[in-house]
Amino acid sequence: MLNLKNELNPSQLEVVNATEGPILVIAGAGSGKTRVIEYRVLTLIQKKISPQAILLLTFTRRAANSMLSRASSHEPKAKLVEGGTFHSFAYSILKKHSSLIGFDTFSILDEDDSQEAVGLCAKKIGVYDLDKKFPKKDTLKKIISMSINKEKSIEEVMEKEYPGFFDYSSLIEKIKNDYQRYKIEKSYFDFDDLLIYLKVLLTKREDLRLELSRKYQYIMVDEYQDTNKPQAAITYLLGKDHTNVMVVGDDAQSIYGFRGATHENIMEFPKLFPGCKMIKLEANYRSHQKILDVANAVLSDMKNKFPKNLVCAKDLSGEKPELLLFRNGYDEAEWLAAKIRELRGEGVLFCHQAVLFRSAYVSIPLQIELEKQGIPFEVFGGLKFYETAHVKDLVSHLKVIANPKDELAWARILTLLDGIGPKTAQSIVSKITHTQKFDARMLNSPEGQGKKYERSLRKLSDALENAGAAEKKIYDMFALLMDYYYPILKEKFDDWQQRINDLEALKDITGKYSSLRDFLADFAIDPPEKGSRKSENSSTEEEKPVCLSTIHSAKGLEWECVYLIGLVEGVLPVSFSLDDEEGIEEEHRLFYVALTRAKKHLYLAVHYENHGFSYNQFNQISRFIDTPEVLSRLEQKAGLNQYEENNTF
DNA sequence: TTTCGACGTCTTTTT
DNA sequence: GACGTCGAAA
Repeated sequence: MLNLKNELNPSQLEVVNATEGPILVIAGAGSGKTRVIEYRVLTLIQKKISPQAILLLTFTRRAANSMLSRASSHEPKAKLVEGGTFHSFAYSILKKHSSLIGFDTFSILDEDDSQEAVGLCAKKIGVYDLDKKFPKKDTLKKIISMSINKEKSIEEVMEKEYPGFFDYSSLIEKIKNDYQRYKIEKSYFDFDDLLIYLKVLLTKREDLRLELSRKYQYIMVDEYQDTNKPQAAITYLLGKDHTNVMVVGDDAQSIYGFRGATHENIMEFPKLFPGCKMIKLEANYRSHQKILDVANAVLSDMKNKFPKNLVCAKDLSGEKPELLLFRNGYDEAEWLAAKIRELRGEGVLFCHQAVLFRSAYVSIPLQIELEKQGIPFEVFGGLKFYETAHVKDLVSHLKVIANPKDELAWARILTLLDGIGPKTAQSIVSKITHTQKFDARMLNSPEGQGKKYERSLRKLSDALENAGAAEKKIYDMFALLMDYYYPILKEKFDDWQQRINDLEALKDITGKYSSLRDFLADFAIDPPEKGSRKSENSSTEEEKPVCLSTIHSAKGLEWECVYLIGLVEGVLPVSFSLDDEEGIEEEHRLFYVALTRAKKHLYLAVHYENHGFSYNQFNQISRFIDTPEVLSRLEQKAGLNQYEENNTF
């Protein structure tokens, strides 16, 4: 039996024990937030609350996973607690009740697909014929998404985020509406739709809302500062009857503004749930005071914050964090590799060391160096393997089998064939989608008799028919399609060898699924984390690898030793945030998040020579470091090659 | 209508 | 430095 009083400090205990009624927890970095959630779940279970009546929601998959697994480590019953990301929760509800909003079934569009679809709508109304400068599909999708997630009109979004494009507002508004119609027509849901449809369902169908509200008696939302308006609305609709809602967040760690997240949600929570308790967790259990001093110095430079000061709870002593100056990224990588080994020699396991960066590309020299030295590493963030062309190619074949009306998938697999471009694909697609039931022979009949692609079309139709035959395991379907796709892959990519491995890995994952639809939905909402790129040598040594991660993906995690790289103007803060004060503030918070991941060792690395492509520009040290308050709390050292004093930093 | 090469743009974070 | 887009040739 666990003794809470020994495990928790008074404020933590207060949170854990306040199981009834609304609570807002402001939890500073490293303040034992996950631990509190964990114990709160246990406490509820001890009070004989059914674990299925507890709902844990969060914004990112990684946070969701760690939350659920930590809770179940003490008490097996906690495994039955429901939860996940808002998106996956929404999907599970919508899947059950799709008919209530007028759909039999639906397919989920990932970000790429949605952009494609938006692009299609934009092209249809001919915006690019008149004006080449019209925003491109990815920008359009971003604008539309922002308007939905912030619940603001296109005009408002344009004014704020893209003043240069303001005059296009009404056209974009039209594209937004067309896109909406297009999705309905094709039974497509994009990520935003999952939230919106759930919200609509909860608003319009009081019976369902009551049912869910009664089912989920206790609701907890983690990383509340990263939720957007629809997510806040969902939380409210589910919780307003019993008001047993706890949200946990830290306004200083809000780093998803670009997705429409707003820390206003934290400020507004007490208004939505009057009488809510507000509890601050400030004691830090993660880092020693010298690291916290730097974090506090960074924090004090930030505006619009709940005042906060991290205080080290345990009596930990440690070294001042070091600021290291290097000539270029290669020197830096070399030093890092050596240091990682050195610490490993002192007993800090590889998996307790992490290198964090703003953007994935700054880690490439390091990846090369680690590879060369045979240090195992794993990369998080950046281009995911499930977003790579070959994986999407193959999955698209599965998609058309699951849903023959999926014209985006059709277009993708048809244009893979020699001699078929967008136009031909479109004409074939429209033939196919007019029939309800899919018949692979459709591909053979059209006007394209005798065309050079006739043979490849036949091959495709055979492969699909074969794979799609009734009662096949997904694993076997996948294997058949791989056979079909293999020659195309070899033709299309130079590095097909590596890509085959990805597909093999994915094939293994499909073994776990019995329903194709579930596999595809999971693939979009909850894609396999496994495929994150591992270095070749990770298999030889059995030791768990060093973590290379974007700061965004590192949120909520901690390591003994953290190296931050790319701390220069243009990378952190990233160049395109510079003309917007809020953008810079978000970068500032990002830096704060990065610093507070470290427990014992913290190294900040800066290199002087620019990454090459803008000519002869030299890096400037990040403005977030270059203040007397921050610098005075760092130990400055030259890195490799005796980097001299007379630098321009 | 497709494909390939030149040119210009942007460089990001996640569901 | 890579990627996407546009224009011209096949």
